[in-house]
Order: sequence, then C-alpha cells, then structure tokens
Amino acid sequence: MSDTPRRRIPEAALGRLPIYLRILVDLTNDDVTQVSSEQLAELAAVNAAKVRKDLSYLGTYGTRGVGYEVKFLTYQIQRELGLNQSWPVVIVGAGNLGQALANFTGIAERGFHVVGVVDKDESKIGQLVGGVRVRHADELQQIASSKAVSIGIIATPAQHAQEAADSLVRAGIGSIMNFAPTVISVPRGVNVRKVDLALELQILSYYEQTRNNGLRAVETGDSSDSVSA
Amino acid sequence: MSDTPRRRIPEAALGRLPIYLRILVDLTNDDVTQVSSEQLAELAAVNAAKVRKDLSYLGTYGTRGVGYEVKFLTYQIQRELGLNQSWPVVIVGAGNLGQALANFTGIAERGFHVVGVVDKDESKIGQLVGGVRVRHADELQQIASSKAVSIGIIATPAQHAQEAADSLVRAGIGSIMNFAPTVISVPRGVNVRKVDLALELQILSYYEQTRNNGLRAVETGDSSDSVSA
DNA sequence: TGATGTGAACCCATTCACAGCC
DNA sequence: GGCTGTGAATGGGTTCACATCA
Repeated sequence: MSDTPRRRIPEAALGRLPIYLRILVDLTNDDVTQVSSEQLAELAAVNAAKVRKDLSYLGTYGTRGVGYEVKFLTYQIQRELGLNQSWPVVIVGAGNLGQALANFTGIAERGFHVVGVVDKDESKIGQLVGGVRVRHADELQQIASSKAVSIGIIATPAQHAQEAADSLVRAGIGSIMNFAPTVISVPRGVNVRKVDLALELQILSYYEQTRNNGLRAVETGDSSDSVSA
Repeated sequence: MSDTPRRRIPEAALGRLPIYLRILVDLTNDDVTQVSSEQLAELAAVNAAKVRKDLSYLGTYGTRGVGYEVKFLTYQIQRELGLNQSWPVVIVGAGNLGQALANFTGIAERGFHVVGVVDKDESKIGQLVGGVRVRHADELQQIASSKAVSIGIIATPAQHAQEAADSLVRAGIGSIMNFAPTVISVPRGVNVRKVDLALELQILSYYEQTRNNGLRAVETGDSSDSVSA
C-alpha cells in the first residue's frame, strides 16, 4: 500500500516510540502476539489514549475490537525509526564515558555499531575499546567517509565538545549525540540531541529538596500522606 | 520580594535551570559579572523571552535596563535546585555503566558524591570503583540509612532494574535516576527520571533517515537567521 | 461487543509585545 | 535608552469521548 506518505511525527510522540518498541520486543520474547493500547499503556507507564494517538501517526496498524499484532507493530516502528538497518557510529573521546559507551552492549543490540573511537590524547591511541582501536582525532574524516558514518557521539570533556562537534560536522556527519556537559552549536540542518547526566541529577535534587520541605514533590491526585510534625 | 514563597517551577523550565547554571559558572570563570537574557539565551541556544520567563519563576533577580548579576543568579539557581548541599547517592549495579558513573567527575563536581556502589555479583564485591568499595546489594538499606542517602541510581541490566528499584524504595530512597533501558514502576511519591542511551540514538536514527529521504530533518524557521534588526 | 482511531476540548509551554523600572 | 518581568496570544501536546469497524 502506497508507502506511507511519512508525515512528520511530533517530537513528543517520536520520543515514546523507542519505549513502545522495547516493550514490544520484550513481549515477543514472552511469546505474546497481540497487545491492546491499554496493556501497552500500562507497561509504558502512560495512558491508553496517548498510545493510540502516538501509534496513529505511523498509520492504521491496529485492529478494532482486537488490538495490535505485536510482530507487525514492532516492524512498523522499527521501519519508521530507521532501525531496519544498523547505523555505524563514531565516538569522539576515549575517556571513561567514551569507553563505557563503546562497551555498552545495549547500543549494539539496538540498531547501532561503533565503527570508530577517536581521541586527541596520544596515550589513548591504539588502545582497544569496545572492539575497535582508538585512533587519532585527525583521522575522523577518513573514518567517517570510509565507513559511511552519519551519526557521531561526543564523549569529551566540556571544553573540547565544540571542537569535537566542529570536526564531526566537517567530516560530514549529520546527527550528533552530545554527552558533554555543555551546549554545542552546529550549522542548521545538523541534528543534535543532548544527554547530560549531572543535569538530570540536579533536577532530581530539586524534587528531593521539595519533598524534604514538606511540599509535595509530584502531587499526584489525592492527599493521603500528612507529613505534619 | 523577600523570601520567595517557592511556588512550583514548571517542569519544562526546571529542566533548563541546570543549563543556565552551568553557563553562569563558566561565565564566572571567565570573569564575566553581568549577563543579559539575550546573551544567556545565545549561550543556551534558546530564545531570550524563554530565559526571562524561566528566571522569573525563581523571583525577580534581574535589574531592568542592565541584566543579571552572574554570581547572584548562580547562587539563586543553586539554592532553588538544592545544590548548596552535596547529595549523597548510591549506585546499584557495578557493571560498565555503574563504574563509568561512579568515576564520572562531572557528578562529583556538581553537587553529588557517590557514597556507595552495590551489586549482586559476588565477583564484583570488594572492587574499588570511583573511590568506594562495591558492597553486596543486601547492604543497600544499611548504606542508605547510615549515609542519609535519598538519591539512588539504577545502572543494572534491564531485567534487574525493577528489583533494584524495589530495593531502593525499601531502603527509603525517594528519588531514582534510571539508566536501565526499561520502565520501572514505583509507589506514588517517589521521583523517577530516566536516561536511556539507546533510546536517544534511535531518535537520531529517525532524523537521520528523514534527512536521507530528502525531507528536511529539523527545518528551523526560514532561511535567514533572526539576527540583525 | 470491544478496542481502535480521531475530532474536539483542555492544558501546559512558548513566544510576543509592551509596561515598568533602572 | 535599555532590559527585565509578565499578561496576552499562540501553538503543541494530552486527554476525552465517541463514531467506527472487525
């Protein structure tokens, strides 16, 4: 059927597709073949209407009165996310974080493989990290083109992140995942996502502080607990 | 406004405060003492109105016609986030990820210190990770109460994440950062944040796929920057 | 009957635009 | 004059509720 006109999926919904995807994979492993929006919602900790709306952006893949076929839906989400191919990625920075990422099996298991790790530090070059040898940052461009890399990961200290970003862009990479604790700027058209470990913790700190202040942290529905002295 | 009544900060704004905070710290290191919302916005890659609105939730700490005093604003954000104290955290899971997190200096530098790492694997116990010895998961409760821990990090494989969450909750921990690639469920009142490395990559994959399809990936406004004028 | 798919209502977040103050 | 702080307007995301169809 006319291959889906691929209307753009709203950012918020897009962010949940990988969650559904993983749940569906787990369900397959448990030999579950059908799932309802209600069940999916429960497993993903969201509400059922949201699940249905999110999935509706992909197309009409459910069966009214029945639910969704797990395998089929899995395939459709993977296809939409571009995960029916394995993306080669390069990691810039072979420190603790870079090494952890290179060794992180979850990456390899879910549609990505690390084809290069580079660093500027001579002492790191040649080390075996996650199955590949660390090479010099100057070789980035060469690695990227020879392996057709389009996704790069920045795992450098903050002060080298912009430099790393610049060299990734120069190497023709169009999508960057930034793990460095700083904002990088890139030319229009380059996609960036940022994960900041300390940043997330700092948000938890706020919640935890308000808890301790006796202000409700999340305030979900009813009262129930009275912290009074 | 004297002592701000600490109205609740909207989630979206809260998520940006740590970004501003880091920028402010950097500015202090560069001996910058004043900053305008325009400049902050530039550095944080957001727009100036958003910066002002976000900061207005903290109180009225700027000076009209001038801008914000860097040091003072830094202090106010830290105080709001609860970062004028250093939070003890425990890490559950001493694998690659747990070790990387324990060793990650960014955590220590920004308001947190790791007081315990636990694992169920006997072979890991006793290992020195990030300055602390790995102890058995059964000791979690004891560690948590003796060190007054209120923030826990889950760095286990997916299949042990729920179990880790349960034991953190049992140990009286009220805020959990979940790095395992699965959704955990916790009692109401417990705060959870989730970081999933592969999930973020999968979103990039989608963007990258649309790029390659000739569809614009991000399509930011029009061709001219909103510079000048 | 039972669960999907979706317009409509609602709610939160972003942006605008300007009054207010330095 | 310049920049903050904020109501008002806009836009996007979530939820509701029901028509629709296997």
